[in-house]
Amino acid sequence: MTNEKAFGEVLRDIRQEHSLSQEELGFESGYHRTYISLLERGRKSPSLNTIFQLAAALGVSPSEILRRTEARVSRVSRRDTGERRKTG
Amino acid sequence: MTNEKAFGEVLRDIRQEHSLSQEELGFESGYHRTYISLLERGRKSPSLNTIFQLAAALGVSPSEILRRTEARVSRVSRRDTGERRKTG
DNA sequence: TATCCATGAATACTATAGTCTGTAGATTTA
DNA sequence: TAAATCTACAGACTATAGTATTCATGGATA
Repeated sequence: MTNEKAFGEVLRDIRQEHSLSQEELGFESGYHRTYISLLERGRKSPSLNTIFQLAAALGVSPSEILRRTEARVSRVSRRDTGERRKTG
Repeated sequence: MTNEKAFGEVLRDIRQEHSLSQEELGFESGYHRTYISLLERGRKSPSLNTIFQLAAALGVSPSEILRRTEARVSRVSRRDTGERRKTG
């Protein structure tokens, strides 16, 4: 479980808790809907500013998002979670 | 007070609490010493991975760093804190 | 069918994160 | 003086964050 993957899952969870589509969250936070998709799939590592923007749009604190992210990372760490890259 | 500036101040505080130079923190975290300097001065917005790496090197949780960052942002927000650049 | 909505995903692009090198000032130590 | 350490800062560079477009798929609805 990479940090990005955990973050993405947390982001998706919170977004769905708020019944928002990726496009709606994108609009609220000021980011492109395809980028929200990339984040949720753990393909990008958001910057500090992006974390703050997303948190504000979702009505949660940035530290709370990271707290949930950390919890998810450690919960499944030291186990094969399919984390490795496609080949190399 | 921008997010980056608050983050930078927190980063510097924690680094100094641990009696580390920028170069030492750079070595421990795997980032360039000049980049640590840029972060502490609020000139760059670190990515999620960078926040995790720095936190690990400093022995604190990423969420704790953000918690302190949020506190600093809100404590001085809505006031002129001399945030502007030296001249322009 | 057909249309709408939500999402994944590929591609190509622009903006910025992060590297590397070097210069300079302040501080400490000899 | 000199040499070492720490940091700010500039410039040029490479890697990646984030944008924009497009197509494909699947679920819901008429």
